[in-house]
Amino acid sequence: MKQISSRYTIAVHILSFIAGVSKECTGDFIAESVNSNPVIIRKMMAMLKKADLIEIRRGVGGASLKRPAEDITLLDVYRAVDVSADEELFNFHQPVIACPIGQAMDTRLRQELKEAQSALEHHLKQVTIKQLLIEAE
Amino acid sequence: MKQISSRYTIAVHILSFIAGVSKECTGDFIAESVNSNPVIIRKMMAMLKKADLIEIRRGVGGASLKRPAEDITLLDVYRAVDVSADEELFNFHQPVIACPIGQAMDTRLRQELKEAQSALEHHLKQVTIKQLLIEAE
DNA sequence: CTTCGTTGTAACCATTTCGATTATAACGAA
DNA sequence: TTCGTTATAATCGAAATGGTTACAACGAAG
Repeated sequence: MKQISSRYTIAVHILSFIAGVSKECTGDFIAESVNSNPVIIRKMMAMLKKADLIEIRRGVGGASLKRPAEDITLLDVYRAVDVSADEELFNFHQPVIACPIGQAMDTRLRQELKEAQSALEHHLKQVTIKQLLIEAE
Repeated sequence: MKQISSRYTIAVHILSFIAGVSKECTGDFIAESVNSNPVIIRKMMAMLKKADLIEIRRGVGGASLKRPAEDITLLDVYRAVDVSADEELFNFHQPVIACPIGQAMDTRLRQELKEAQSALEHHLKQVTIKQLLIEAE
């Protein structure tokens, strides 16, 4: 089954670089470190910018965080990168709900999966970019 | 971003039908209820059979559970359907880890994401097929 | 032992997503 | 104005998804 796109971990890497590396963080520099393509990195950075997590300067500057690293959680990144329309982790195939039993079951299943997703997100919320860096020092 | 395939919820539906519907559960019958294709349903049923969750008879029979509905959790179904090689929810893009800082950060990130996935799976483990049916009665 | 209903597969197909790449326009500061 | 960089469009191949047709194989009922 499909995994959550590597774009997510790339985004975390990008933020960590910006937060932890003193050198100027341009798309090309990060791309090299993350072993990806500059254009992809820039697209990701555009998403992070849109989510108001980073600030980007053209030309010489490089990027910088808009919030302190201890205020950015893995969930923030998850939401910033998650471009799915409804932010639902589980994709539901729409069943023909002829009988009320099937319908009730479907409702209950949706509820449980939503809670399972919440459990995942709750954990992501506990971890900040800063923590990832601290661990690295 | 990509969602978890609807195959998963389809599989849950299949099991619920087998567990809760007295009528003979053939691929065609389920396909109609789930609003999908008989072949797809049969493929899913083959997976569930491979995971030893159901028993299938050709011809007249229909399928039946190999375990009582209260002993089948949503996590069992998740594992049965999850065909990814390593069963990792998060897909990691392999970074070039030139500096030890990046490497430590990467290690820590993997650990956290693994725990987040565990949180999700732990919740799935709490819910059984039987519970979905009970709610529907 | 033949027939019928169903499963088990293989072979396609269209669509979408993913990650990557090239090319070019636009911007900001030196 | 120039240079370094961002922003973005267009394209690409590979893989996954969901669907469909076709047909072989099996099990039980007759």
